[in-house]
Amino acid sequence: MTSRSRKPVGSREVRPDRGIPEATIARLPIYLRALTGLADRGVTSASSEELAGAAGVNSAKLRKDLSYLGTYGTRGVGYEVSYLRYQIAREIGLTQDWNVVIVGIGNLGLALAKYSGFASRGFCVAALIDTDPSRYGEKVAGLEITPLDQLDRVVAECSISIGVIATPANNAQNVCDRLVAAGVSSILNFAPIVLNVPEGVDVRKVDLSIELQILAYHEQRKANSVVDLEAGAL
Amino acid sequence: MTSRSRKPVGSREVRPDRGIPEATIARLPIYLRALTGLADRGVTSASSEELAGAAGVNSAKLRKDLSYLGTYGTRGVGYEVSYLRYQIAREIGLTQDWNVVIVGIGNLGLALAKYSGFASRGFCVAALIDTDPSRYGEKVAGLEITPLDQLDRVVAECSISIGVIATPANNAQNVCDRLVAAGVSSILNFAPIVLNVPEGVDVRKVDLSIELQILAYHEQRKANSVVDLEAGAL
DNA sequence: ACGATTTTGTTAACGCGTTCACAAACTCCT
DNA sequence: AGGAGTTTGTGAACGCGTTAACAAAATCGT
Repeated sequence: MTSRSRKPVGSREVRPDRGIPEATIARLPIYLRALTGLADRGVTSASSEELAGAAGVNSAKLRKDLSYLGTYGTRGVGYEVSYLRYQIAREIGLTQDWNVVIVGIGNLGLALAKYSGFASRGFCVAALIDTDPSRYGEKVAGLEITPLDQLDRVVAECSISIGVIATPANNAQNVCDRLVAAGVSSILNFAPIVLNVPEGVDVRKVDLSIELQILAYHEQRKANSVVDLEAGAL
Repeated sequence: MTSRSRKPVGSREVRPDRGIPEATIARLPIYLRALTGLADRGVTSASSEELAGAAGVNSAKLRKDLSYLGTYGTRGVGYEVSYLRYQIAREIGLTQDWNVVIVGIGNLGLALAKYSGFASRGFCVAALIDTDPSRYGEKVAGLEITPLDQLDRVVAECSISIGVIATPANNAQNVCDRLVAAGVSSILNFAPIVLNVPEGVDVRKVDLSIELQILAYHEQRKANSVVDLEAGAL
């Protein structure tokens, strides 16, 4: 809680920056997407109820989330779509573009490299790294596949702060260490392994098998409860 | 807690099934992975501390999580790796295999279809669906790409209960409705959109852009705090 | 046999996130 | 101008999940 004041655009004091709950942060991108969708359909204003509907949350939660950022709505009216969208984008840090390096150009890395959804949201895939010498120089989505040795150089040259690990599990920790050593401080990990990183480095993981397993658990429970019902009906 | 003594294999009463917290469910697959890793390294027994380390959580949480399943440890000793692994697998529902259909064979769908990590965890990609007629019949990972029209038939024939949506956002809700109509009751959604589903259908979402945006937020904050420190040093 | 040591299972405290409910603030209509 | 109607922002209650702490239960050594 630095008591410093900040003046981003039109003199807002006490900077509501600090202390936004993690759960709220995780929802801001969803609100952003919902707002973009509304803007694309020509909607210029929306109530918390409408926005919440589009984002798949309840309106109280949405209002509370937004209240952490500041008071961007108007009572009795709602939120101006484009204004709120800008404020959320600014809060997340999307007023600048972020350069990303993808390490591991297998099936998944390839798909990520080709995915167009990143660019439209302010993320630019700036480099592709692999360890297989037979693939050095190969061009994917306009970028050359580069050896892992050159990670330091590439990260520095392209000002990369976000790394994506799409290698098999057995390489992931090594690649992670290299990324951290090169100065990357945010990592998105697709390898099914728990990464050890030093203080100050953020890791988010995406594990497809885990998601399927969670679904399987619920699926099994649904199946069991049907069995129970039938048994009970006897 | 229940003063019952232990009967590891036959005759389980009062079924400890109900009421496992969602947060715990989401960690069971991680424990499972950690146990598999230990087993592969020849470890036969592990304490909650060791297991927790391998899973990246603290030991109190691990013990509490496991206590929801039953009492599978031995005080003063720890957990038997293979026994606990089986119990967790059973709880999640991995004693059977699950058939999965992937809808949308673009970059991502292709990568998922080829990904070998599913099979090893009890998930079998049984069908590939796309809407592009020019791709019907194309073989990917030993499976033919099938038209969306045939979803009902395929789901029924292959006993598919889990669907993966890897289409662009604009098709996703339509595909989702079709999946539900065909009898699929668990969906893993990669499309950047909030899906509407009826009661009883579970949806989990994976949104790569959202993950990157969350990282960007923290990255921005780290950068800002550096700036603040420097400013404060003046 | 029994005390020392280890480690689980569980209870209680704590903290975070969600939801409710309502006053404050805005618009619109007469 | 002022009352009726909306909708936000938020304080307070609630519930869930995490963590700490410890008694119960096992092993080991003597």
